Amino acid sequence: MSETAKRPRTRIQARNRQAILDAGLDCFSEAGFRGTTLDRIARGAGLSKPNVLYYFPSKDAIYEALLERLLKTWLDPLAELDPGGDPRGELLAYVARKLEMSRLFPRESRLFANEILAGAPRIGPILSGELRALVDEKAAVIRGWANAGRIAPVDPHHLIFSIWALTQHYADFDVQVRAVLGGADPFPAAEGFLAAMFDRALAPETAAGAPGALHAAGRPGGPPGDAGAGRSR
Amino acid sequence: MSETAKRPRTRIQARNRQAILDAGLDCFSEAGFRGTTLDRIARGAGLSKPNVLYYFPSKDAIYEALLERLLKTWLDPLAELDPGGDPRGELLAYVARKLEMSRLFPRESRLFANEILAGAPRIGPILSGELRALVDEKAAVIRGWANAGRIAPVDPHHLIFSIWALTQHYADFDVQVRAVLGGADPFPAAEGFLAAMFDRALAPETAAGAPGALHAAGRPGGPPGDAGAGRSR
DNA sequence: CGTGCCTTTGACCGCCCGGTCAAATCGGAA
DNA sequence: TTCCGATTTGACCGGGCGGTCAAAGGCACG
Repeated sequence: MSETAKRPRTRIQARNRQAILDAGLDCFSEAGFRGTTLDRIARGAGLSKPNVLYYFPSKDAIYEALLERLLKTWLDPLAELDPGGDPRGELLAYVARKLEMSRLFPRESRLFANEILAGAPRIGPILSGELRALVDEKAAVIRGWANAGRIAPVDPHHLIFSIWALTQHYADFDVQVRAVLGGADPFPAAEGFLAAMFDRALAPETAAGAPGALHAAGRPGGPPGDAGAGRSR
Repeated sequence: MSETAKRPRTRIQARNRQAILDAGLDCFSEAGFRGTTLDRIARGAGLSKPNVLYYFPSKDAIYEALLERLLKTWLDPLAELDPGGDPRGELLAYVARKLEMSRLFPRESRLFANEILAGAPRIGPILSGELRALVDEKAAVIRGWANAGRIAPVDPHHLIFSIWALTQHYADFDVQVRAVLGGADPFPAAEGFLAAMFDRALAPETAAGAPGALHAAGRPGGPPGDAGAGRSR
Protein backbone atom coordinates (compact mmCIF):
# COMPACT_ATOMS: atom_id res chain seq x y z
CA MET A 1 0.00 0.00 0.00
CA SER A 2 2.23 2.78 -1.13
CA GLU A 3 0.58 5.97 0.00
CA THR A 4 -2.80 5.12 -1.38
CA ALA A 5 -5.51 7.54 -2.28
CA LYS A 6 -6.03 8.96 1.18
CA ARG A 7 -3.14 11.07 2.39
CA PRO A 8 -2.30 14.39 0.75
CA ARG A 9 -0.05 14.03 -2.30
CA THR A 10 0.46 17.72 -2.84
CA ARG A 11 0.84 20.80 -0.68
CA ILE A 12 -2.35 22.22 -2.06
CA GLN A 13 -4.27 19.10 -1.12
CA ALA A 14 -2.95 19.21 2.41
CA ARG A 15 -3.85 22.87 2.74
CA ASN A 16 -7.37 22.60 1.33
CA ARG A 17 -8.28 19.40 3.06
CA GLN A 18 -7.19 21.01 6.30
CA ALA A 19 -9.16 24.17 5.56
CA ILE A 20 -12.28 22.11 4.89
CA LEU A 21 -11.89 20.10 8.07
CA ASP A 22 -11.33 23.27 10.02
CA ALA A 23 -14.39 25.00 8.61
CA GLY A 24 -16.37 21.80 9.03
CA LEU A 25 -15.38 21.64 12.66
CA ASP A 26 -16.62 25.20 13.10
CA CYS A 27 -19.99 24.40 11.59
CA PHE A 28 -20.64 20.90 12.89
CA SER A 29 -19.65 21.82 16.42
CA GLU A 30 -22.07 24.71 16.40
CA ALA A 31 -25.08 23.39 14.50
CA GLY A 32 -24.65 19.62 14.49
CA PHE A 33 -24.65 17.42 11.43
CA ARG A 34 -28.14 18.14 10.18
CA GLY A 35 -27.87 21.83 10.89
CA THR A 36 -24.71 22.23 8.84
CA THR A 37 -24.71 22.91 5.11
CA LEU A 38 -22.02 22.30 2.55
CA ASP A 39 -22.28 25.91 1.41
CA ARG A 40 -21.42 27.11 4.88
CA ILE A 41 -18.42 24.81 5.09
CA ALA A 42 -17.29 25.92 1.65
CA ARG A 43 -17.60 29.59 2.55
CA GLY A 44 -15.73 29.00 5.79
CA ALA A 45 -12.95 27.23 3.94
CA GLY A 46 -12.79 29.89 1.23
CA LEU A 47 -13.69 27.42 -1.49
CA SER A 48 -16.60 26.83 -3.82
CA LYS A 49 -19.02 24.06 -3.02
CA PRO A 50 -18.00 21.78 -5.91
CA ASN A 51 -14.41 22.33 -4.93
CA VAL A 52 -15.16 21.03 -1.44
CA LEU A 53 -16.73 17.94 -3.00
CA TYR A 54 -13.54 17.51 -4.99
CA TYR A 55 -11.61 16.85 -1.78
CA PHE A 56 -14.31 14.95 0.13
CA PRO A 57 -16.90 12.76 -1.55
CA SER A 58 -19.76 13.96 0.65
CA LYS A 59 -20.82 15.93 3.68
CA ASP A 60 -20.87 12.68 5.60
CA ALA A 61 -17.26 12.04 4.68
CA ILE A 62 -16.18 15.37 6.18
CA TYR A 63 -18.12 14.69 9.34
CA GLU A 64 -16.76 11.19 9.73
CA ALA A 65 -13.22 12.30 9.06
CA LEU A 66 -13.62 14.78 11.91
CA LEU A 67 -15.13 12.18 14.23
CA GLU A 68 -12.43 9.67 13.47
CA ARG A 69 -9.68 12.16 14.09
CA LEU A 70 -11.43 13.28 17.27
CA LEU A 71 -11.88 9.84 18.80
CA LYS A 72 -8.20 9.07 18.65
CA THR A 73 -7.28 12.02 20.82
CA TRP A 74 -10.41 11.83 22.95
CA LEU A 75 -9.66 8.51 24.61
CA ASP A 76 -5.96 9.08 25.07
CA PRO A 77 -6.11 11.04 28.34
CA LEU A 78 -8.02 8.26 30.06
CA ALA A 79 -5.77 5.59 28.60
CA GLU A 80 -2.82 7.35 30.16
CA LEU A 81 -4.18 6.74 33.64
CA ASP A 82 -1.40 4.72 35.21
CA PRO A 83 -2.46 1.87 37.51
CA GLY A 84 0.99 1.99 39.07
CA GLY A 85 0.98 5.67 39.89
CA ASP A 86 -0.20 7.55 42.92
CA PRO A 87 -4.00 7.24 42.91
CA ARG A 88 -4.96 10.79 43.69
CA GLY A 89 -2.12 12.18 41.62
CA GLU A 90 -3.15 10.08 38.61
CA LEU A 91 -6.79 11.08 38.85
CA LEU A 92 -6.02 14.76 39.38
CA ALA A 93 -3.65 14.65 36.44
CA TYR A 94 -6.42 13.15 34.34
CA VAL A 95 -8.74 15.95 35.39
CA ALA A 96 -6.08 18.48 34.46
CA ARG A 97 -5.51 16.85 31.07
CA LYS A 98 -9.22 16.82 30.29
CA LEU A 99 -9.64 20.44 31.33
CA GLU A 100 -6.70 21.37 29.17
CA MET A 101 -8.39 19.68 26.25
CA SER A 102 -11.53 21.68 26.87
CA ARG A 103 -9.45 24.83 26.86
CA LEU A 104 -7.43 24.02 23.76
CA PHE A 105 -10.00 22.10 21.73
CA PRO A 106 -13.43 23.42 22.63
CA ARG A 107 -14.77 22.86 19.13
CA GLU A 108 -13.86 19.19 19.25
CA SER A 109 -15.63 18.90 22.58
CA ARG A 110 -18.74 20.55 21.18
CA LEU A 111 -18.64 18.33 18.10
CA PHE A 112 -18.64 15.34 20.38
CA ALA A 113 -21.44 16.79 22.49
CA ASN A 114 -23.55 17.41 19.40
CA GLU A 115 -23.05 13.84 18.25
CA ILE A 116 -24.14 12.50 21.62
CA LEU A 117 -27.11 14.87 21.84
CA ALA A 118 -28.24 13.65 18.45
CA GLY A 119 -28.27 10.13 19.84
CA ALA A 120 -24.76 9.12 18.75
CA PRO A 121 -26.02 7.79 15.40
CA ARG A 122 -22.48 7.33 14.12
CA ILE A 123 -20.34 6.59 17.16
CA GLY A 124 -22.85 4.60 19.15
CA PRO A 125 -21.07 1.29 18.52
CA ILE A 126 -17.76 2.79 19.54
CA LEU A 127 -19.24 4.05 22.80
CA SER A 128 -20.51 0.63 23.80
CA GLY A 129 -17.42 -1.04 22.34
CA GLU A 130 -14.00 0.57 22.67
CA LEU A 131 -15.04 3.27 25.09
CA ARG A 132 -16.90 0.95 27.39
CA ALA A 133 -13.99 -1.48 27.44
CA LEU A 134 -11.54 1.27 28.26
CA VAL A 135 -13.75 2.71 30.98
CA ASP A 136 -14.37 -0.68 32.52
CA GLU A 137 -10.65 -1.34 32.56
CA LYS A 138 -9.86 1.94 34.28
CA ALA A 139 -12.84 1.63 36.58
CA ALA A 140 -11.39 -1.64 37.82
CA VAL A 141 -8.14 0.15 38.59
CA ILE A 142 -9.97 2.87 40.49
CA ARG A 143 -12.05 0.32 42.37
CA GLY A 144 -8.84 -1.36 43.37
CA TRP A 145 -7.50 1.90 44.73
CA ALA A 146 -10.72 2.45 46.66
CA ASN A 147 -10.77 -1.07 48.06
CA ALA A 148 -7.19 -0.61 49.19
CA GLY A 149 -8.23 2.53 51.02
CA ARG A 150 -5.95 4.72 48.92
CA ILE A 151 -8.84 6.91 47.81
CA ALA A 152 -12.35 7.39 49.07
CA PRO A 153 -14.81 4.60 48.21
CA VAL A 154 -16.51 6.16 45.22
CA ASP A 155 -18.33 4.53 42.34
CA PRO A 156 -15.60 4.38 39.67
CA HIS A 157 -17.88 4.77 36.68
CA HIS A 158 -19.64 7.77 38.08
CA LEU A 159 -16.33 9.25 39.10
CA ILE A 160 -15.23 9.08 35.48
CA PHE A 161 -18.55 10.55 34.37
CA SER A 162 -18.07 13.39 36.82
CA ILE A 163 -14.64 14.15 35.41
CA TRP A 164 -16.02 14.22 31.89
CA ALA A 165 -18.97 16.35 32.91
CA LEU A 166 -17.01 18.91 34.87
CA THR A 167 -14.22 19.40 32.39
CA GLN A 168 -16.26 19.32 29.20
CA HIS A 169 -18.76 21.74 30.69
CA TYR A 170 -16.21 24.53 30.31
CA ALA A 171 -15.99 23.84 26.59
CA ASP A 172 -19.57 22.88 25.76
CA PHE A 173 -21.25 25.56 27.86
CA ASP A 174 -18.56 28.16 27.36
CA VAL A 175 -21.08 30.75 26.21
CA GLN A 176 -23.17 30.31 29.33
CA VAL A 177 -20.20 30.25 31.67
CA ARG A 178 -18.79 33.44 30.25
CA ALA A 179 -22.18 35.14 30.23
CA VAL A 180 -22.61 34.40 33.92
CA LEU A 181 -19.07 35.46 34.73
CA GLY A 182 -19.37 38.65 32.75
CA GLY A 183 -17.01 37.54 30.02
CA ALA A 184 -14.03 36.57 32.14
CA ASP A 185 -11.88 33.60 31.16
CA PRO A 186 -13.11 30.78 33.42
CA PHE A 187 -10.22 28.41 32.94
CA PRO A 188 -7.68 29.66 35.45
CA ALA A 189 -10.18 29.51 38.30
CA ALA A 190 -11.68 26.28 37.00
CA GLU A 191 -8.33 24.56 37.22
CA GLY A 192 -7.97 25.36 40.89
CA PHE A 193 -11.59 24.63 41.66
CA LEU A 194 -11.58 21.21 40.05
CA ALA A 195 -8.28 20.24 41.64
CA ALA A 196 -9.62 21.16 45.07
CA MET A 197 -12.98 19.56 44.43
CA PHE A 198 -11.59 16.20 43.37
CA ASP A 199 -8.85 16.31 45.93
CA ARG A 200 -11.49 16.56 48.65
CA ALA A 201 -13.82 14.06 47.04
CA LEU A 202 -11.07 11.48 46.70
CA ALA A 203 -9.42 11.91 50.07
CA PRO A 204 -9.47 8.47 51.66
CA GLU A 205 -11.56 7.82 54.72
CA THR A 206 -9.15 8.10 57.58
CA ALA A 207 -10.12 5.22 59.75
CA ALA A 208 -9.29 5.52 63.41
CA GLY A 209 -5.65 6.18 64.01
CA ALA A 210 -4.87 7.19 60.48
CA PRO A 211 -2.48 10.07 60.22
CA GLY A 212 -3.71 13.57 59.95
CA ALA A 213 -2.14 13.74 56.53
CA LEU A 214 -5.21 15.20 55.01
CA HIS A 215 -5.79 16.09 51.48
CA ALA A 216 -4.44 19.61 51.45
CA ALA A 217 -1.01 18.61 52.63
CA GLY A 218 1.82 18.69 50.19
CA ARG A 219 1.07 16.23 47.46
CA PRO A 220 3.59 14.46 45.31
CA GLY A 221 4.46 15.94 41.97
CA GLY A 222 0.90 16.75 41.33
CA PRO A 223 -0.62 18.34 38.28
CA PRO A 224 -0.20 22.02 37.59
CA GLY A 225 -2.30 24.31 39.62
CA ASP A 226 -3.15 22.10 42.49
CA ALA A 227 -4.36 23.30 45.83
CA GLY A 228 -5.60 26.50 44.30
CA ALA A 229 -8.77 25.98 46.23
CA GLY A 230 -11.40 28.59 46.52
CA ARG A 231 -10.06 30.87 43.91
CA SER A 232 -12.37 33.57 42.82
CA ARG A 233 -12.21 35.23 39.51
CA MET B 1 -56.32 41.36 29.62
CA SER B 2 -59.13 38.89 29.43
CA GLU B 3 -57.78 35.68 27.99
CA THR B 4 -56.32 37.32 24.95
CA ALA B 5 -55.33 35.66 21.73
CA LYS B 6 -52.69 33.39 23.16
CA ARG B 7 -54.12 30.73 25.45
CA PRO B 8 -56.16 27.86 24.05
CA ARG B 9 -59.81 28.69 23.53
CA THR B 10 -60.91 25.20 22.64
CA ARG B 11 -60.02 21.68 23.73
CA ILE B 12 -58.76 20.88 20.27
CA GLN B 13 -56.39 23.86 20.32
CA ALA B 14 -55.00 22.82 23.66
CA ARG B 15 -54.47 19.29 22.45
CA ASN B 16 -52.85 20.16 19.14
CA ARG B 17 -50.67 22.96 20.48
CA GLN B 18 -49.45 20.54 23.10
CA ALA B 19 -48.81 17.83 20.53
CA ILE B 20 -46.80 20.27 18.42
CA LEU B 21 -44.73 21.46 21.36
CA ASP B 22 -44.10 17.88 22.38
CA ALA B 23 -42.99 16.81 18.93
CA GLY B 24 -40.97 19.99 18.59
CA LEU B 25 -39.21 19.22 21.85
CA ASP B 26 -38.35 15.79 20.52
CA CYS B 27 -36.84 17.20 17.36
CA PHE B 28 -35.16 20.36 18.61
CA SER B 29 -33.57 18.58 21.56
CA GLU B 30 -32.10 16.00 19.24
CA ALA B 31 -31.05 17.97 16.18
CA GLY B 32 -31.02 21.59 17.28
CA PHE B 33 -32.91 24.41 15.64
CA ARG B 34 -31.28 24.30 12.24
CA GLY B 35 -31.32 20.55 12.08
CA THR B 36 -35.05 20.34 12.72
CA THR B 37 -37.64 20.52 9.95
CA LEU B 38 -41.29 21.44 10.11
CA ASP B 39 -42.20 18.23 8.33
CA ARG B 40 -40.60 16.21 11.06
CA ILE B 41 -42.43 18.12 13.77
CA ALA B 42 -45.68 17.73 11.88
CA ARG B 43 -45.19 14.00 11.48
CA GLY B 44 -44.31 13.68 15.15
CA ALA B 45 -47.43 15.56 16.14
CA GLY B 46 -49.62 13.59 13.76
CA LEU B 47 -50.60 16.70 11.80
CA SER B 48 -50.03 18.04 8.34
CA LYS B 49 -47.43 20.75 7.86
CA PRO B 50 -49.91 23.52 7.04
CA ASN B 51 -51.91 22.47 10.06
CA VAL B 52 -48.89 22.99 12.27
CA LEU B 53 -48.48 26.46 10.80
CA TYR B 54 -52.12 27.09 11.69
CA TYR B 55 -51.30 26.81 15.38
CA PHE B 56 -47.88 28.46 15.31
CA PRO B 57 -46.92 31.18 12.86
CA SER B 58 -43.46 29.77 12.17
CA LYS B 59 -40.81 27.27 13.13
CA ASP B 60 -39.18 30.00 15.18
CA ALA B 61 -42.38 30.50 17.13
CA ILE B 62 -42.46 26.85 18.16
CA TYR B 63 -38.84 26.96 19.22
CA GLU B 64 -39.24 30.14 21.20
CA ALA B 65 -42.40 28.91 22.88
CA LEU B 66 -40.41 25.90 24.05
CA LEU B 67 -37.50 28.02 25.22
CA GLU B 68 -39.74 30.41 27.10
CA ARG B 69 -41.58 27.61 28.86
CA LEU B 70 -38.25 25.96 29.64
CA LEU B 71 -36.58 28.98 31.16
CA LYS B 72 -39.30 29.44 33.74
CA THR B 73 -38.77 26.01 35.22
CA TRP B 74 -35.05 26.00 34.63
CA LEU B 75 -34.15 28.77 37.04
CA ASP B 76 -36.60 27.79 39.75
CA PRO B 77 -34.46 25.17 41.49
CA LEU B 78 -31.65 27.65 42.00
CA ALA B 79 -34.04 30.37 43.12
CA GLU B 80 -35.29 28.05 45.83
CA LEU B 81 -31.87 27.98 47.47
CA ASP B 82 -32.67 29.34 50.91
CA PRO B 83 -30.07 31.69 52.43
CA GLY B 84 -31.54 30.93 55.83
CA GLY B 85 -31.32 27.16 55.59
CA ASP B 86 -28.57 24.78 56.48
CA PRO B 87 -25.77 25.41 53.97
CA ARG B 88 -24.86 21.88 53.07
CA GLY B 89 -28.45 20.74 53.23
CA GLU B 90 -29.55 23.53 50.92
CA LEU B 91 -26.83 22.83 48.38
CA LEU B 92 -27.36 19.08 48.45
CA ALA B 93 -31.08 19.62 48.02
CA TYR B 94 -30.33 21.81 45.02
CA VAL B 95 -28.18 19.06 43.55
CA ALA B 96 -30.99 16.58 44.13
CA ARG B 97 -33.55 18.87 42.52
CA LYS B 98 -31.38 19.40 39.46
CA LEU B 99 -30.68 15.69 39.09
CA GLU B 100 -34.39 15.02 39.37
CA MET B 101 -34.98 17.46 36.56
CA SER B 102 -32.43 15.65 34.41
CA ARG B 103 -34.23 12.42 35.11
CA LEU B 104 -37.74 13.72 34.49
CA PHE B 105 -37.07 16.26 31.74
CA PRO B 106 -34.06 15.08 29.75
CA ARG B 107 -35.40 16.54 26.52
CA GLU B 108 -35.65 19.97 28.04
CA SER B 109 -32.09 19.67 29.24
CA ARG B 110 -30.92 18.66 25.79
CA LEU B 111 -32.87 21.49 24.19
CA PHE B 112 -31.06 23.90 26.46
CA ALA B 113 -27.72 22.26 25.71
CA ASN B 114 -28.33 22.54 21.99
CA GLU B 115 -29.15 26.21 22.31
CA ILE B 116 -25.95 26.86 24.24
CA LEU B 117 -23.84 24.78 21.85
CA ALA B 118 -25.20 26.82 18.98
CA GLY B 119 -23.93 29.94 20.72
CA ALA B 120 -27.13 30.85 22.57
CA PRO B 121 -28.37 32.99 19.67
CA ARG B 122 -31.79 33.42 21.29
CA ILE B 123 -31.24 33.25 25.02
CA GLY B 124 -27.86 34.96 25.17
CA PRO B 125 -29.31 38.15 26.67
CA ILE B 126 -31.17 36.17 29.30
CA LEU B 127 -27.99 34.36 30.28
CA SER B 128 -26.09 37.58 30.89
CA GLY B 129 -29.19 39.23 32.34
CA GLU B 130 -31.58 37.31 34.51
CA LEU B 131 -29.44 34.22 34.90
CA ARG B 132 -26.32 36.14 35.77
CA ALA B 133 -28.20 38.23 38.33
CA LEU B 134 -29.67 35.15 39.96
CA VAL B 135 -26.36 33.35 40.03
CA ASP B 136 -24.55 36.35 41.45
CA GLU B 137 -27.18 36.64 44.16
CA LYS B 138 -26.89 33.00 45.15
CA ALA B 139 -23.11 33.07 44.81
CA ALA B 140 -23.05 35.82 47.40
CA VAL B 141 -25.05 33.63 49.74
CA ILE B 142 -22.68 30.74 49.22
CA ARG B 143 -19.67 32.97 49.69
CA GLY B 144 -21.19 34.11 52.97
CA TRP B 145 -21.50 30.49 54.08
CA ALA B 146 -17.91 29.83 53.12
CA ASN B 147 -16.61 32.93 54.86
CA ALA B 148 -18.48 31.91 57.97
CA GLY B 149 -16.77 28.54 57.83
CA ARG B 150 -20.04 26.69 57.43
CA ILE B 151 -18.89 25.08 54.19
CA ALA B 152 -15.50 24.66 52.57
CA PRO B 153 -14.07 27.78 50.96
CA VAL B 154 -15.00 27.07 47.36
CA ASP B 155 -15.48 29.47 44.49
CA PRO B 156 -19.27 29.94 44.51
CA HIS B 157 -19.65 30.46 40.78
CA HIS B 158 -17.69 27.38 39.88
CA LEU B 159 -19.54 25.42 42.53
CA ILE B 160 -22.78 26.30 40.77
CA PHE B 161 -21.25 25.41 37.41
CA SER B 162 -20.19 22.07 38.82
CA ILE B 163 -23.71 21.34 39.98
CA TRP B 164 -25.10 22.18 36.57
CA ALA B 165 -22.45 20.15 34.79
CA LEU B 166 -22.77 17.04 36.93
CA THR B 167 -26.55 16.88 36.97
CA GLN B 168 -27.20 17.86 33.36
CA HIS B 169 -24.58 15.40 32.18
CA TYR B 170 -26.93 12.54 33.01
CA ALA B 171 -29.57 14.01 30.70
CA ASP B 172 -27.43 15.45 27.92
CA PHE B 173 -25.02 12.53 27.64
CA ASP B 174 -27.55 9.88 28.54
CA VAL B 175 -26.72 7.86 25.45
CA GLN B 176 -23.04 7.76 26.31
CA VAL B 177 -23.63 7.04 29.98
CA ARG B 178 -25.91 4.14 29.23
CA ALA B 179 -23.60 2.80 26.53
CA VAL B 180 -20.71 2.72 28.99
CA LEU B 181 -22.84 1.20 31.73
CA GLY B 182 -24.25 -1.41 29.41
CA GLY B 183 -27.73 0.06 29.36
CA ALA B 184 -28.38 0.27 33.07
CA ASP B 185 -30.33 3.17 34.51
CA PRO B 186 -27.67 5.50 35.88
CA PHE B 187 -29.87 7.68 38.06
CA PRO B 188 -30.14 5.66 41.26
CA ALA B 189 -26.37 5.39 41.57
CA ALA B 190 -25.89 8.96 40.39
CA GLU B 191 -28.01 10.26 43.22
CA GLY B 192 -25.87 8.65 45.86
CA PHE B 193 -22.64 9.49 44.08
CA LEU B 194 -23.43 13.17 43.73
CA ALA B 195 -24.66 13.46 47.30
CA ALA B 196 -21.45 11.93 48.59
CA MET B 197 -19.29 13.93 46.21
CA PHE B 198 -20.73 17.29 47.17
CA ASP B 199 -20.98 16.36 50.80
CA ARG B 200 -17.25 15.78 50.84
CA ALA B 201 -16.43 18.75 48.69
CA LEU B 202 -18.42 21.09 50.88
CA ALA B 203 -17.38 19.80 54.26
CA PRO B 204 -15.90 22.77 56.10
CA GLU B 205 -12.20 22.88 56.81
CA THR B 206 -11.69 21.60 60.29
CA ALA B 207 -10.00 24.25 62.36
CA ALA B 208 -6.25 24.27 62.65
CA GLY B 209 -5.70 22.08 65.67
CA ALA B 210 -7.80 19.11 64.63
CA PRO B 211 -5.88 17.26 61.98
CA GLY B 212 -7.45 13.92 62.63
CA ALA B 213 -11.01 15.10 62.79
CA LEU B 214 -11.38 15.82 59.14
CA HIS B 215 -14.54 16.15 57.21
CA ALA B 216 -15.43 12.51 56.94
CA ALA B 217 -15.18 11.94 60.65
CA GLY B 218 -18.72 11.18 61.64
CA ARG B 219 -19.88 9.69 58.39
CA PRO B 220 -21.02 6.20 59.26
CA GLY B 221 -23.48 7.48 61.80
CA GLY B 222 -24.89 10.09 59.49
CA PRO B 223 -23.46 13.58 59.30
CA PRO B 224 -25.50 16.67 60.00
CA GLY B 225 -25.68 17.52 56.35
CA ASP B 226 -27.37 14.24 55.63
CA ALA B 227 -26.53 12.62 52.34
CA GLY B 228 -30.08 11.80 51.41
CA ALA B 229 -30.96 15.43 51.14
CA GLY B 230 -34.20 16.08 49.44
CA ARG B 231 -35.38 12.99 47.72
CA SER B 232 -35.38 9.34 48.44
CA ARG B 233 -36.03 8.49 44.82
C1' DC C 1 -81.62 22.56 8.33
C1' DG C 2 -78.84 26.05 7.80
C1' DT C 3 -75.17 29.03 9.13
C1' DG C 4 -70.88 30.66 10.66
C1' DC C 5 -66.62 29.65 12.60
C1' DC C 6 -62.97 26.50 13.74
C1' DT C 7 -60.06 23.24 11.63
C1' DT C 8 -57.74 20.69 7.95
C1' DT C 9 -55.55 20.04 3.64
C1' DG C 10 -53.74 19.73 -1.33
C1' DA C 11 -51.43 22.48 -4.30
C1' DC C 12 -48.11 25.56 -4.77
C1' DC C 13 -44.07 29.16 -4.31
C1' DG C 14 -39.30 30.54 -4.24
C1' DC C 15 -35.31 29.08 -2.31
C1' DC C 16 -31.71 26.20 -0.65
C1' DC C 17 -30.11 21.52 -0.02
C1' DG C 18 -26.48 17.77 -1.29
C1' DG C 19 -24.44 16.34 -5.21
C1' DT C 20 -22.98 15.92 -10.49
C1' DC C 21 -20.70 17.16 -14.64
C1' DA C 22 -18.32 19.05 -18.41
C1' DA C 23 -15.54 22.56 -19.30
C1' DA C 24 -12.17 25.91 -18.05
C1' DT C 25 -7.91 27.04 -15.64
C1' DC C 26 -3.68 26.30 -13.37
C1' DG C 27 1.11 24.80 -12.72
C1' DG C 28 5.15 22.20 -12.80
C1' DA C 29 8.12 18.81 -15.44
C1' DA C 30 10.19 17.99 -19.93
C1' DT D 1 6.99 26.12 -25.15
C1' DT D 2 4.34 22.21 -24.74
C1' DC D 3 1.81 19.18 -22.33
C1' DC D 4 -0.84 16.62 -18.89
C1' DG D 5 -2.62 15.93 -14.68
C1' DA D 6 -4.27 18.60 -10.68
C1' DT D 7 -7.51 21.96 -9.54
C1' DT D 8 -11.48 25.08 -9.91
C1' DT D 9 -15.94 26.52 -11.28
C1' DG D 10 -20.61 27.74 -13.49
C1' DA D 11 -24.53 25.50 -14.66
C1' DC D 12 -27.54 22.30 -13.42
C1' DC D 13 -30.62 18.44 -11.06
C1' DG D 14 -34.10 16.37 -8.17
C1' DG D 15 -35.75 16.94 -3.86
C1' DG D 16 -36.70 19.02 0.55
C1' DC D 17 -37.04 23.43 2.93
C1' DG D 18 -40.17 27.15 5.39
C1' DG D 19 -44.18 29.19 4.39
C1' DT D 20 -48.79 30.71 1.79
C1' DC D 21 -53.39 30.27 0.13
C1' DA D 22 -57.85 29.15 -1.32
C1' DA D 23 -60.94 25.83 -0.72
C1' DA D 24 -62.83 22.11 1.57
C1' DG D 25 -64.43 19.58 5.73
C1' DG D 26 -66.25 19.42 10.44
C1' DC D 27 -69.20 20.89 14.14
C1' DA D 28 -71.81 23.25 17.64
C1' DC D 29 -75.33 26.47 17.74
C1' DG D 30 -79.98 28.69 16.23
